[in-house]
Amino acid sequence: MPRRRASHSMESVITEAVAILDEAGSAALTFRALAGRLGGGVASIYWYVDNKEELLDRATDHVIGDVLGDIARREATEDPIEDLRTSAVMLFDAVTARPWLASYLLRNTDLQPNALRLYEHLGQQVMRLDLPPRETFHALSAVIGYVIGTAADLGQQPPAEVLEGQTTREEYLGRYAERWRESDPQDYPFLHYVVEEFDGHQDADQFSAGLDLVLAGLRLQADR
Amino acid sequence: MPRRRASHSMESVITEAVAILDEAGSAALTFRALAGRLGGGVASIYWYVDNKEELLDRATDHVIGDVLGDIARREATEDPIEDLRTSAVMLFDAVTARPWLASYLLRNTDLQPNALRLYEHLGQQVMRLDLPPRETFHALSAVIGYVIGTAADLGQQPPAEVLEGQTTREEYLGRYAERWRESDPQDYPFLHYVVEEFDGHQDADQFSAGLDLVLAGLRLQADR
DNA sequence: CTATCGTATCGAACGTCGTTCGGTAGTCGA
DNA sequence: TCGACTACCGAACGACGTTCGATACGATAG
Repeated sequence: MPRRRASHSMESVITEAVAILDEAGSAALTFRALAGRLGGGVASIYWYVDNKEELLDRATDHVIGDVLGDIARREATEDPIEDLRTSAVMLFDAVTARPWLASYLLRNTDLQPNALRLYEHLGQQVMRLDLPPRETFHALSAVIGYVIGTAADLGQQPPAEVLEGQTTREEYLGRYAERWRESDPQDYPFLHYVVEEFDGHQDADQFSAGLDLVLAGLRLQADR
Repeated sequence: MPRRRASHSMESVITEAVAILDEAGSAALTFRALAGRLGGGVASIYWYVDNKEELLDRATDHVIGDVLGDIARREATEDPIEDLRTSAVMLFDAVTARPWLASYLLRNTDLQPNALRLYEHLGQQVMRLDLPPRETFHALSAVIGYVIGTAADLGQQPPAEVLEGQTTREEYLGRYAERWRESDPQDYPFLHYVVEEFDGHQDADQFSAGLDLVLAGLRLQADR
């Protein structure tokens, strides 16, 4: 009795693609790996997606849909900036949990409707500040630029050793800090001034402090 | 008479790699293309770099060296934040002029000493605000996160049509704006509120306005 | 001038990737 | 029972990063 042909669906294709990205990072997502996971042939995937770019766009938008759901579910407070802050932190957390997200999220394409909805949602919170269109547009651009940019930066994959559990993040950071300490204090006064902060810092704290800076600037503008 | 063997150097390898990246984008930088340009064989390049990652790191650091030179050459004013602003704008301009820079700059590695020097240079300007180490560290992280993140976002390669000169950036932006206008104003009030600002906007203005927000927040903190 | 040796170069091959093509199994209405 | 349409897939293609062993070159020593 011959083996039955496999049967896929857009849903399963995207779900499994996301699973691979989450488990093994963006380099591991190949059509062959995905086909293997789906128990089918490589070419079958091309019935659902035109190319890898579209696969990544759909995978990205799929998880952004979830993030948007979480964000939108939260009730609004009376302070728009506080709401914006909450949303920004949630977005940041989602991106650092999935380092592969950042790079593809930067590509605003037609194939990412949920990204557009998220943009709209954040924009509505900025609108409540009653700034003119120009300032409103710029304010949201600044916040999103900061969030995505910082997440992309901080969310980079640490070297393989950390991933494989041979080294902790703290040791990795500590070795970097050590190199800072060994540099010439004459040439690198700043590195020495902040090295103790750098060593053992938490990415989330760093992000949060910077976000406060952006939002403080925004509040200043809104109150003017 | 047999053709002579080609003769390379680290300098020429990196210079030509940067030339390819500038002329045709990061997808065009292959070992074969680079070898062809150098008039030699593919394997020769491996005598200078261990792998493609190192090639990209060296290329990135090479141009960051130039950027750092330009930035450091400017004289300091009496206002640290104004100096920081000037440096940030110069860095932003450099990255948007070379969209491929952003992605590789995010990867803080040992092989990018100039990136570390740039970090130090910007840090020294923040130090002049006399904030404690923790706040100083966070402030620089925020500024850099914003600059690189926004540059990476805005500096994305537009679709092929624009690159090939078949469409102008304005038309491309306009078509996007058109889609915003066609969306339901009930569901997308924000898009409609800012669409006129979006249509025909200049990336540099958008960046500059957002940077002002961040720096206003920083100034607020410094004056406290 | 010749022999030697480390340096630098290169042709050819390997395995993997995204993508394409032609064909075929499965399903369903007529 | 029969086509026709949908969904699937094996096999191949060209391009990529990378490796290996061979070899040309330039400097040095005899």
